[in-house]
Order: sequence, then structure tokens, then C-alpha cells
Amino acid sequence: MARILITSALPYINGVKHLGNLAGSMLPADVYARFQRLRGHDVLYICATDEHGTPAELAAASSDMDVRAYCDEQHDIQKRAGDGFSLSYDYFGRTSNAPNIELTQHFAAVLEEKGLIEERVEHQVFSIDDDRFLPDRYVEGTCPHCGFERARGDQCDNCGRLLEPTDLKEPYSKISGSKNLEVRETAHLHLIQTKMEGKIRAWVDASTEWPSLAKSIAYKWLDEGLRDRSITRDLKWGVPVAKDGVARPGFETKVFYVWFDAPIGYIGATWEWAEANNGDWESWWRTDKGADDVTYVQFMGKDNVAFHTVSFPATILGSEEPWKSVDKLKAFNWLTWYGGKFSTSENRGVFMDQALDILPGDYWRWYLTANAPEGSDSAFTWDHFQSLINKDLADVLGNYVNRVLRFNKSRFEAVVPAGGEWGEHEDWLAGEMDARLKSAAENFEAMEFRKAAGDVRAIWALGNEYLTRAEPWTKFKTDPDAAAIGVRTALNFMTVMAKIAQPVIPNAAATILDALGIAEDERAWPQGEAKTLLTALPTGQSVEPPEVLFKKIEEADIEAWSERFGGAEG
RNA sequence: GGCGAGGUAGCUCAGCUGGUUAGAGCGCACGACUCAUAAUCGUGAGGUCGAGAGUUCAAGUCUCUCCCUCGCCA
Repeated sequence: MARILITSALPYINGVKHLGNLAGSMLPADVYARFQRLRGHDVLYICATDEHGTPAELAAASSDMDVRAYCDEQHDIQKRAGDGFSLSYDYFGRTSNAPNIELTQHFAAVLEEKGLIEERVEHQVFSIDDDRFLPDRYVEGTCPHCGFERARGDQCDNCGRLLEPTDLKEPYSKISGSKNLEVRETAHLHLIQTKMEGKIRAWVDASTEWPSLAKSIAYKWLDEGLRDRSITRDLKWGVPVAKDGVARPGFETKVFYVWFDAPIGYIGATWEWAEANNGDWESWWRTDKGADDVTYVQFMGKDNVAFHTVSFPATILGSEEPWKSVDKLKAFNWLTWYGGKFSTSENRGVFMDQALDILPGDYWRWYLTANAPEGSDSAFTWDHFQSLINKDLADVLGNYVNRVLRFNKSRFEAVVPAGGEWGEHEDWLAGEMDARLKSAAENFEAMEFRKAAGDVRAIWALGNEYLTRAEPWTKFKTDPDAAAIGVRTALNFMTVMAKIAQPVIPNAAATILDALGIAEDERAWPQGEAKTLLTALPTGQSVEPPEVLFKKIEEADIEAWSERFGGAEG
């Protein structure tokens, strides 16, 4: 039994995430976590909301709420959305909670001891009327490049260029609108990443289990040269720049920048998990305390790769403490909305809460896994969604379950029938099943989710093929025993179909396994002799058809949803 | 403008270190079956693998040039 630590990129606290975010980190991490649990491994799946930074403060302000209260509310909303999609986090923590604050301050102290953090004086915009500095998005003004009048302090939304707050012309405070601003000098802590370059490159070189997307991004950053970066901001909301509860002199009104504390949140959330479950977080994160046998797997969108392959490692490796660093890293491209971006303001795309409003989580889980943006960006379209759901879930899987159980109910009184002999059709099924099961397991293991879903679907299809060969409905007329072996094998195979479906569509799979009377502790990934697997159900066991597993998506649904969320015309 | 990822059947995509008639699912056509959510099973038609040139006995698969799409950054 292996120990596998899994983290998903942390969703930012600012609002419910859209399907692209789900598809690119939380969902595949969950599918992988579920698969590895079914294989009998000791899995710890950790996620958290990333709560610091100016977007959270500004969103809170515009909702007229205290930041903490805003984050409390948003955290609950995201937790519920995750529950709706059956995301099986062992813990869904918060970067604003105590463990992460302590860890962030710890890392800062250690890095400073190692000479990797320095105080440097910067020029920042200060608002006299607001009596505070205006970092990042707290100041807006005219873009010096394109003349856009409402460029933000960190970036111009019009031309896309990155800016420094002091670059803006005609700057004004986002808080009060005051133009009574001046540039003042203030000290900030800087992480000296330039000193870490060689160490990080060596670590990347040694990381053999990263896909090419991750490696190429990491090397791109290293080749361009790392920059020393400011890791503090003039804000109230964030991890205080303090040590042992005492603020660093001159930093009383400053906090660590979200960029620095967010990835530490993986560790912080594990600590939260430990506190809530009487667990030992250090055995997952400290190689001197038991984590040396842990395999750490990270899931993220491609925009996050640099932070996970360079920035966060700078913190981890720079500390020279025995922290666990990532072993396998799975990066996703974008799920697009008809080839373009998801956009709240332009009514393009479905957000997690809206998706659940329309259909249960399993429908989305299947689509987003079978159509995962792995090799390249992949486009969501309603037609494609309808096609996958109706064909794969309703017709191939759902109809199989229904046809077998209903036939069994009408001919064999809804119990697993006895009688009949194992024969050539059953041999055929066993052989096909073996080959496909092996392939499916390999693809899940390799985190090739599209291929894994293809294997799962192919195994479902095997059931229907088998029935065509065994044709119990014909045999029943002349030889009920010959029909019985067909139905019995079909029922046994249904247990396999459902077990392998568990990582992707856990709820529907549970419904099937419940109907078949499979105990909770007998639902592991199918392993062993095919014939044994196909003869496991005790004859006489009651098996009742469940409610329709998957409702088909009608044309009228597609029209209504296209209208509501945008579609081809967008 | 630089960098990155791509351009493979109508659609969505597979095709590792170059090697027999380029694959899958959907869609389409035809056939079979009737237990089932008008579901299922089988067969088939469809591609000069973005364009051009080169390397090689042999190239979606390597090299160069060009065109187009998406993203990141100037």
C-alpha cells in the first residue's frame, strides 16, 4: 500500500469557479484520488480556498462586507459547490487559517536566515486622504502605454500589459477616488530567487515524472532568468509580517503577498486536516518524519505551472529543511467555451453552482473527464455535451443496467438466477474484460484521463456486446438454464462496470452497486481472475432495478441552456 | 514582435524513440435483434495527416521556410 498525497490548485476565494477551473484541477485530482483509494492505497487529498490578496478585499468592499466575513461566506459556497460535484477532499482548508499563517511566517524566517530574504526600499503610491499605501489594484489611472483611463495598478485591462502602480498617469484611489496621492518610499521583503536558480534547475532536471507541458514551462522561466520578487504588500488582509506574534519593525501595516502564502496553504490545509481528524500532518510533509515514502501529486491548470515548478520550490528548497516536494505533476490546458474564454460579464459559460442547478454532478464529471483538456485546449459545446451524456451514460451504461435488471425481474423474479454452464460467450467476455481492465488501470495510473474514460466506456460497451452474443431473451423461450447463465454473467459483469465507473461517476456507480447488493467494503477496483470476478454474485441474491440512472438531454434542454448560458452564437 | 501549444476523417480527438493497407468515439448509410431509456449489436463509406521544400531505403512522425488558430509575455 502506497501513501499518496494529492493536491489540487487552490481555487481563489473570489466567487464560484467555472467548469474550466473544475476540469483543470479539482475534478481530475478527485478522479485520481478515488481511483487510488479503490486500488487500496492510503490517499490524502487536500485542497483549500486561496483567500488573500487585493481581489478578495475589493470584492468584499463592493459587497459592503468585512473581508473575513466575505471569505467565510465564499468558502462555504465553494465547499458546497465541491460537495455537489462529489469532490472527495480529505480536507478543504483555508489559507487564512492559523496553520497557514504560522507556516508562512516560519518559512519567511527560515529563508531570511539562509540569506534568501532581504529588505529593500520601494517606491509606492500613498493616498493622503485614505492614509495608506495603495498596492496593485487599489490604485487606478491612465495606462501609460495605451491611454486606457481605468487601468489597474497591476495590469491594464485594455492592452493587457503588466504595470507598476507608479506607472499610472492621473492615478486615483480605488477606495476613495481621491487624487491626492504621492509616491513614498517604503521597505518590503524580497525573495532572492536569483540565488536559487541553480538549485531549482537541478531539481527540475531530476524530476523525471513531469509531463512535457510542465517541464517546458519550468525551463522557460529558468532560461529567462528568475527575478527577485517582493513578497510583502501594504495591506491589512493577509499573513502578518511577524515572528512569534511580534510584528517586524516597520512592517506593522504590511502582510505577506498572496503569491507567497498561497502554495504554503497545501501544507497548512494538511495541518488543518490533522487537527480535525487527529492525524499527523508532518508524516505527509516532512521527509524526516515519515514522508519519505509519500508520493506527492499535484494537479493544476497550465497558468499555475510556473508557481509550482519554480516559485513554490524556491520556498521549499530554499528553506533547506526536509520538506516533501512534488513528485508527479499533472497540468491541464484550458476548457474553452465554444473556443473562447468563459466570461461572467458576457454571459458565456457555466459556473459550478449553475451546472448543478441543471444536472447532477455525475453528468458533468463524465463529460469533463472524457473530454478533459489534456493534449490541448478543448472546447465545451452543448451539442458535444449532449452527445456524450446521452450516448455514453444513458444509452451504453444506463440502458444496460436497466435492460438486464428488468429482464431479470420479469423472467427470474429479480434474484440472481442459478443454472446453466459457463461457455464460449463467457470465455469471450472474460478475455475482453481482462485486456480492457488492464488498459483502464494503466491509464488512470498515468493520469491519462481521456484514455481512461475511453477504456471505461469500452468496458461498458462490452456488456451490450456480450448480451448480443448470449441473447438470453431468445434462449429463455426454449432453455431457461441457458438464459440464466447469460443473465447471471451479465449481472456479474455489471458489478465490474460499476466498480470501474466509481472514480468518475461515484453516485451512479453507488446506485448500481447498491442495487446489486454489493457491500461497501467489496467495491474495490476489480482485480484477479476474470472468471472469478464474473461468478462472484451469490445465486438467489435479490437484485432490483433502480430508478432510471441517467435522464437523456433533449433538444429543448439544449435550446434553453444555450439561451441562458450562451452557445454557438457567442 | 518574442515565447509556448496546436493545425490528422463532417465533429471531438489518439497516433512513443520515423517502418506493413493512418486509428477511436460521435455523426452518416446499410443490415441484425427486440430484453431495454426509439436503446443495443454488426458492417460500411469518408482523410493527398495546414502549404512547400529537404534528409532517408522509408516521414503525420526529423530539418528548414511559409500560412492559420489559441494562449502567455513584450
